[in-house]
Amino acid sequence: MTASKAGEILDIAERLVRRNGYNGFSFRDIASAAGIKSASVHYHFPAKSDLGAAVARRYTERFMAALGDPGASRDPMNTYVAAFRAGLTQDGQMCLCGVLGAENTALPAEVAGEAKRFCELNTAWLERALSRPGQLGAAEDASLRRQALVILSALEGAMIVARNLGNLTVFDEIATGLTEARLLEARQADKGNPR
Amino acid sequence: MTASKAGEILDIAERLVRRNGYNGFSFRDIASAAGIKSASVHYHFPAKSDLGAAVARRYTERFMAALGDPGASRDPMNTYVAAFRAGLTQDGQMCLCGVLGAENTALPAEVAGEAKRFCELNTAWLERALSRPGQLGAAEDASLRRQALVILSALEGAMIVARNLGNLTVFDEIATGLTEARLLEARQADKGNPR
DNA sequence: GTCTATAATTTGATAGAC
DNA sequence: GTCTATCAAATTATAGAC
Repeated sequence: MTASKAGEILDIAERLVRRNGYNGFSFRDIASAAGIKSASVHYHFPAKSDLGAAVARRYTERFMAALGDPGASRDPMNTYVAAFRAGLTQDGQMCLCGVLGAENTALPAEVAGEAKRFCELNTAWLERALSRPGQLGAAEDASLRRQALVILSALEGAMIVARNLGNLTVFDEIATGLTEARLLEARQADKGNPR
Repeated sequence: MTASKAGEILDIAERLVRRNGYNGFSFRDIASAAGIKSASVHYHFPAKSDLGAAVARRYTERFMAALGDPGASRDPMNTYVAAFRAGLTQDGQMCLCGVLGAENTALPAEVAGEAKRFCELNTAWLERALSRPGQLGAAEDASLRRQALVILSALEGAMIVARNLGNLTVFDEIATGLTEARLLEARQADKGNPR
């Protein structure tokens, strides 16, 4: 399954961005890791913004594909937390779009646009996962959206705090804390419904 | 009033780091904003890591001073959220130590150490704020620490998500979501020892 | 404290040979 | 597709005059 050279470049770039940020890697970093010269990297991705946007787009698509359909799983939140946890505990990598959010005002517009799309897709997925089947009316609940935003934010922030503390197990403590706060549960119908 | 030149440099550097990241500013950026030359910036802060560490240290001290004693306020959580909210809504600025966490693996050790200290002080402050007066035993509660970590993470992540979405009011939605989840409340004694 | 001048390196990017 | 060669600009940092 030998990846194409362009795919290899995307792999290397993604790792570097997730560890050091968009401004924390150079074409020469990538070239040396890929065993080619920086001019060859420009052949595949003419400008750095092209590479950055391509990395972010591929990341988002892979991430959403790993999540799957929130209605198809019985415990979608477990899947969700695991998706964020994966990169962090392997190699200390942030969520790519978390890094980009931190650097937001320094990003080319194309790159920032991909990070925005990631957040939109994630909150939409979470809202669907949190609304119980047969309660489609709940999708209009503003507090459902807030719950989705809290979960996304807490997981993004969990990586930041864990990396700052130099202790990646902090991520798991935070996931446990979210469970304790009953944030990772689907919502009960609470509109005028007595229990 | 008139800050010293070193203080002015710290102000400018802090703003740039919080908007663009540690790797997103240069000595010349600072020099031009301060109306001096980059060599003069080096007079005050010999290396970039010195400047970065000084910015982070001052930020942490100012932040903790603004929080005050968590036991002295009747609603410390309001104070806490407001402290994070302040910079974001003015100028789209991240928490400084949130930015540094995202760039963690690219930071000089001195800078990363300051970001770590910020997280340690914040979780300790939150644990005190969350433990009800007269319940000192609660400080040993592991779930109290988890609650503190969730709050810190959610607020750090809230800035990232808000910036990515290009809508800073998202931060307030998330703060409301934390309140709804009863995370911003002091904890009830829930260990079966009624002493 | 601030300047000019400059060193030494890195960066994003292009031209053209193979 | 990859290379050599190169560019123009930017970067961190230092030396020494005022």
